[in-house]
Amino acid sequence: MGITQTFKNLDENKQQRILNAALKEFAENGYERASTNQIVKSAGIGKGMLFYYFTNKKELYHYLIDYALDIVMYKYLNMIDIDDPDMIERMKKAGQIKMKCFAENAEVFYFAGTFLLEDELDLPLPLKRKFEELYARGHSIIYENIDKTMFRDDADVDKIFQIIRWSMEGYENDLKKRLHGQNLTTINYDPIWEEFYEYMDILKLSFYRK
Amino acid sequence: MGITQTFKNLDENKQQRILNAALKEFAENGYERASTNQIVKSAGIGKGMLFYYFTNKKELYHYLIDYALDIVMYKYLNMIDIDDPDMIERMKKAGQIKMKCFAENAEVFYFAGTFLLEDELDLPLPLKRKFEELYARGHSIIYENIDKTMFRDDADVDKIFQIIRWSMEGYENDLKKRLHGQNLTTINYDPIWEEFYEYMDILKLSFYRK
DNA sequence: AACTCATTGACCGGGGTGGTCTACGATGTT
DNA sequence: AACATCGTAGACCACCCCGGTCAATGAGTT
Repeated sequence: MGITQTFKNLDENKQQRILNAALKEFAENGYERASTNQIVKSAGIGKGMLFYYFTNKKELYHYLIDYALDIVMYKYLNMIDIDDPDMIERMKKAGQIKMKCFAENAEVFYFAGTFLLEDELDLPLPLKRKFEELYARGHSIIYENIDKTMFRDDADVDKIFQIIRWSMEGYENDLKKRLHGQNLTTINYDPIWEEFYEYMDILKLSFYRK
Repeated sequence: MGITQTFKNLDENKQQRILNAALKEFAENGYERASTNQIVKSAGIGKGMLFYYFTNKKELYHYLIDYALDIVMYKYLNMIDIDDPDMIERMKKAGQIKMKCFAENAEVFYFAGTFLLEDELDLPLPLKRKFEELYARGHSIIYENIDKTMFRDDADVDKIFQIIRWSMEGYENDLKKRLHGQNLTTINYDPIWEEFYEYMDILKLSFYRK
């Protein structure tokens, strides 16, 4: 399987240190350019150990993808309530969950956000499937069971969807830029949510029926 | 100055081939990782010539930045009409200019879009100044001389600005993804502009006063 | 023929690569 | 006390690519 029992027997803390070091290195450099030397250095372990725990660089990478997909799926996407037909409300709640999950798993999210842009992504079948499941779930969240009659009827609903999505995306990117470098666990999120809600209210005011 | 007369005496075509090869390599890899070997290979010149034209890698990089800043400034930003107080109309025209300029100078724009994200950007003073002028101009385009009374008065105007900007940004990114790999000079842009206008109309309908 | 100069690519020392292997100390077993 | 096992470290390997140099070449000019 490419990963040894030895690694899984390590105490939680050390496992985490190694995984985070690797996630960060791959996220910042992509697969080819990521350096195993850098990983062991920032994980604080000897070079030999990395190849004792994982058979080689590629297996480590695949393990990280599997690990990241699990977290994104079970700690983020599956937590989003897909039953609320009010699109903006759904997005609002999704934003909260995403933020919380991101703060708790920053390295994982950072990594996940980059590996799907990799040029050549020939994954083993099980990973490819997991990947597609995740995509399907993402699609459901955006499109499934949305009450389209809530939107104003003098404009194309699909285009309004896009604008709302772009606005959320834009806010998220802006926020990331603003918070860059800060410790995500010690931030006071109240003013952020307040501001976020104001944006959501404007979207409702402008795009929902009167 | 880091660049020899020899280079400037080259016929236009060859200069362009070299500059484009270099722009592409730096854009794709950043300064540190860009390979001069790759540049000469894809420019179709001998290794020695690159260091005959430009004294070294760093000088070449600075020359490219200077070159790119000029094009962005004089072929893009300065072409935008800053007098129209109608924000969305201004954005609409700016979008057209940007697209046209991008199609004609794809490598330059691609390069310009990445070098401002470089980690360590300690540029020589003249370049730094040019950079700031460009920023100032960009700021003017977005904020200067906009008639704020055209917007609905039941929502914060600055937030509406943001949403409009995010929408434009989103559309642009989407478009780039859709057109990726295609030859930008042979595309029929009519349906694209039509779609773009529809989005702009929705923004007007939703955010302007009745 | 002598000189100038644009051009090439083999070559240089240096540094980083993924991966291996030996040596070692701790722990447990006989 | 002798031996075996196992988690650990890091020196080491062959390889590859780097930015930059330089001797050789050939075309043009005087």
